[in-house]
Amino acid sequence: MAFGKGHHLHLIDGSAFIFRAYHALPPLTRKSDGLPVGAVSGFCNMLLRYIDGNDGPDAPTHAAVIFDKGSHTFRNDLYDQYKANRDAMPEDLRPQIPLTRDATRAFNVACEELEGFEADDIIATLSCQAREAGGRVTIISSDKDLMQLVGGGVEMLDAMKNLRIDVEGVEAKFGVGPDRVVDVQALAGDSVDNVPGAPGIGIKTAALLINEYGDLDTLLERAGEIKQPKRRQTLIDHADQIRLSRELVRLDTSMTLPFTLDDLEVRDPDAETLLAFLSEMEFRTLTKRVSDRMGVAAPAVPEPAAPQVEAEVVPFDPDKYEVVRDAAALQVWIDRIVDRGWVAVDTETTGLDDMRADLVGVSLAVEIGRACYIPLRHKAADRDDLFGSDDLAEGQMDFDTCIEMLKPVLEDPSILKIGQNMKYDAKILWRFGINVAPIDDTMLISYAQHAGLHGHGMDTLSERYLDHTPIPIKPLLGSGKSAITFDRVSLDKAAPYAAEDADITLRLWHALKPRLHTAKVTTVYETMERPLVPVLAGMERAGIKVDRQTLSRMSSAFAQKMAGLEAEIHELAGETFNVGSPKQLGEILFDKMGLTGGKKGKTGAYATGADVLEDLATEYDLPARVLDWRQLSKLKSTYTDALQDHINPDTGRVHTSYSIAGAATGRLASTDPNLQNIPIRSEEGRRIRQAFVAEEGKVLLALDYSQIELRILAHIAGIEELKQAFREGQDIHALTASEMFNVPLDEMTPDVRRQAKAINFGVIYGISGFGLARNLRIPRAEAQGFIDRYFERFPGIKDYMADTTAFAKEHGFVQTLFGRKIHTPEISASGPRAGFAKRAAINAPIQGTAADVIRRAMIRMPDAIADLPATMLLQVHDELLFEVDAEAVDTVTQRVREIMENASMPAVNLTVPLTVDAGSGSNWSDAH
DNA sequence: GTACTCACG
DNA sequence: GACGTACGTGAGTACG
Repeated sequence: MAFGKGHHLHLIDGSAFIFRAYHALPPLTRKSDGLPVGAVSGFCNMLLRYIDGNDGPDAPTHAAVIFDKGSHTFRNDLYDQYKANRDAMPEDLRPQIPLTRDATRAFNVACEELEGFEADDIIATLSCQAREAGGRVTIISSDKDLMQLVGGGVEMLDAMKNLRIDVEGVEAKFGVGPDRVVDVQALAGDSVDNVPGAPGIGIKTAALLINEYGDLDTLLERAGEIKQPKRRQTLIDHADQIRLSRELVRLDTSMTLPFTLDDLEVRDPDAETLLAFLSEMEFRTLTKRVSDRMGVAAPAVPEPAAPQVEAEVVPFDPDKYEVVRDAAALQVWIDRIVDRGWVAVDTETTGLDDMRADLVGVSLAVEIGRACYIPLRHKAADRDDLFGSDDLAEGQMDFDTCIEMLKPVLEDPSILKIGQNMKYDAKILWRFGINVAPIDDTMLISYAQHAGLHGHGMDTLSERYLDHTPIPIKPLLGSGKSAITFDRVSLDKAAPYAAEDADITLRLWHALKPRLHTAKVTTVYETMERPLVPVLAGMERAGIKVDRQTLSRMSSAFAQKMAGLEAEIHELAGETFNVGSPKQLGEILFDKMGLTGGKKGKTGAYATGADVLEDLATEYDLPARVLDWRQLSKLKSTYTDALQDHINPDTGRVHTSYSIAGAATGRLASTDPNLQNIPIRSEEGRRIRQAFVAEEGKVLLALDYSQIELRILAHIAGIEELKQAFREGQDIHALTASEMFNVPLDEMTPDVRRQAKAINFGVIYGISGFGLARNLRIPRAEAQGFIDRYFERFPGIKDYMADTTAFAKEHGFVQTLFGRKIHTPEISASGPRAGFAKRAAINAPIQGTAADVIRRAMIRMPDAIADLPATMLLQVHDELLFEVDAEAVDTVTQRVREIMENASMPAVNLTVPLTVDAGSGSNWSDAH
C-alpha cells in the first residue's frame, strides 16, 4: 500500500546523531587495530534506544536515517561563506562516518544521502511529500533549522530530552508560527551556520517585527516605517543580505529523490547481519545486549593482541634458536606465550598436501630473534647411510605429550596465533585434535595491503620487509629422485631452518600488522581475509566424492578415439609426427602443406592455437582433426586421468586447496587439483562432471550468482537503464542488443543477442576493438563501431572507465566497493604494457567486488547452515557447491540463497538486486 | 624453467 | 601513426 493516511514517517537526522554520539563518548578505539569507533558505538546505542522506544501505538510505519553528503551544496553557490566558520571534522571522527552508514543498514533502517545536499533538504522534501500524502511525520532532531517544517501533521522530537516539538513548541522558540520561521531566521542570522542576517537583530526582535508586519517581504518593503532609527537603518542597509539569508535557511522541499516514501517502510532488523556488524566493530556489550534481546547466540568477539609499535632491529642469529626436547623445556615456552598473549607458529611436515602429510615438528617464536623448534618425528640416520631407518631419532619430544601441552595454548581465545599461510598449519594441527584460534596470518596481512604489487610467500616478504634471505629448503631436501622428506633431515639442520621460519613470521607480523590500518585495509583483512581461513579449511577437509570408475571408463574411451584421430592425422599429413607438439604441427601445416599462417615473434614458432586451427578447419580436414584430438587429449590428461590420482585413499574424495592470496583481484584460486576449471562448455567435457557425485542419500546443490559482474558494473557506473533492467529481471544481453541495434525485444534474434553479450563481457574486461573483433570474428572497424555505439548509448560506462584509469594513475591502485585495494604498478608504463594495466585496472574493481561478495557469503555460511544437514564443498568464483541430505534440499537452498543474495549488506547497499540460481542432482552435471 | 595450449569464471 | 591487446586463474605437455 502506498504511503498515505494512517502512515507515520520517522526521519532521523543522522549527522546530529553522529555528533552527539561523538561528543558524548570518550574516544573509544577498536581493540584489535585501534580504529576509532566511539561515535559509531554511541550512534548504535542511540539507534537501539530509538528502536526500543518505538513499540507503542504511535510507532512509525516508515523510517529513515538521513545523512549529509559532500561539503558543497547549492547554499555555497549562493554564499561562499556559508558554514565557513565550521571547524574541520575531527580526525578521529572522519573514518567513523562511513561506519555509521554501515551501522544504519545493519539495523535494517533505510539510510539515505545525496551528493551535494544537506540532510535537512532531504528531510524537508520527504516531510512535504508525506504531508501531502496525508500521513504523519516525526523528525528526530532538535535542529532549529528544521522547525520551519512543523505543522500539518509534521512534528519534531528531541530524542535526548524526549521532548516533542509541535506548532506551539516552534512558537515558543521563535515567537512565530512555523511558516514564518525562515523570516525570523533570515533576520536573526545564525552564527553556527554563518548566516549573516541583520546585524544587531536577534530572534526576539525579529519575531516582534515579523508579527507586526506579517512577513519578511512586507517588512522590508515598509522598513521606512520602523520607529527605532537604528533598527530602521539596519533593515534598509542590509535588505539584500537578509533576503540572501532567507534563501540560505529555507529548506528545499521539492528535491527530486531517487527513492520514494514507500522504500522507507519499517523493516525488522536481521539478527545475523546486525550481530555480524556489532561484533566486527568489537562492541561487546552491544553485541550481547542485541543477541539477548533477539534470542540469538552472540558471535564471538575476538580478544586480539596488537604488536608493539616498532621493533628494534635484532639480527638473525641461529644461536638464539633452541631445540625443545622435553616437557620441561616446552613448559618454559608455554609460560612465555601465555605471558605475552601471542605466538608465531610453524609446522614442519613430510609434504605439501595438508590432508596427507605427517607432522614432523613444530616451531614457535614469542620474541623477535628468539625461537624454538620442537622435533617430534624425525627419523634416525641409518647405519648404512643408504635407505633411512624407520626408527625415530634421539632427543625428540614425545609426540602426544607435545600435542597435549600445545592444545590449550593454541586454542586459548586470549592468545593470538600468528602464522604464514595459517590454513596449512591449522589443517595439520586439526588432524591431531587442535582447533587453532584466534589467528593472524602474515600472508593475508600482506595480501590485504599489497595485492598486485608482489607475491606474499614468506621468501618474498622476508626479502622485502626484513631484508633477509631465509634459509633455503632445497639443500635440506635435495631435488628430483633423490629428494627426501623433512623427517629425514638431520636435527642439526632442521632446527635452525624451522625455528627461523617462526622467527621470520613473527618479525613480519611486527612489520606488517600495524600498517594494515594506515593502508586502510584493516576491515578488508578482518572481514574478508582472516575469517575465510577456517571456512576454506572446512571445505578443503570435506572434499568432494569423485567416482573413479566413471573417470577410468572415460579415459579409456578418450584413448581409443584419440588413437583413431591420430592415425587419420598422420594419414592426412603423409607422415607420422607428435600431434601434441605445436612445433611439429606448425611445421606440418605451414611448411609441408604450405597453408597460410604466420610465425609468432618471440620464439619464431608457428602459432597453432585453437583460433588459428579453427580458421584453417573451414577448408582443411587435418586441423579439424587436430582440434578434436586436442580436446580429447586435454580432457584425458588434465581431467579423467589426473583427477583419479587426486582421490585421497583415506576419504575416497578429492580435496582441492584454495589459495586466498593468489589472485590480485580477491578471487580464490584452486590447486591440486584445480576444481575451478572442470569442463562445462562442451558437451563432451561436461560429462566429466558426472564423476563428481554426492554420497548415498545426498545430492549436490549448486547455487550461482546470475550476471554478478554486470550487475556490479551497472551499480558502480550508475547505469540507470541497466539497473532498471536487472530490477525487472529482464534479459540483459537482449536489452543491450535492443538498445544498441534498435531492435525491439520481441524481434531479437539469437545472433544479435550473442553479439551484445560479447560486448557486455568485453566491457567488463576493458573493451578494445581488436579484442572484440577477434572474439566475434568480425572486422575490426565493425567491432569499433559497436563499441562506439555502446558508449554513445551508455555514456556512464565510458565515464567509469576513464575515472577508474585516472584513479589508478593518481593512486597506484584501484578499489572494490568493499575497500579491497588492487595495486596497478604498471598503469603508467609505456607501450603495450600500459594497455594491459589499463584494462586490468578497469576489470579489477568489478571482478574484485564480485569476489568480495561471495567471500562475505562464504564467511557467513557455516553459521547460517549449522543446523542443517549440508556441507559447503566448492567455490567456483560465482558458484557455491553443497552436499545436502536429499530431503533438506529446499530448506538449504532457501537459506543459502538468502545469504548469497544479501551478502553485500550491510557494508554496501547495492542498487541492483543480486539473484542466485539453484540446481541439484546426484552429480555435478545434473546440479546445473 | 619457459612457452604454448586450453579448461574455467 | 604504429604497436599489440580483451580480465582473472592452474595444469599438462613439449622442448631446450
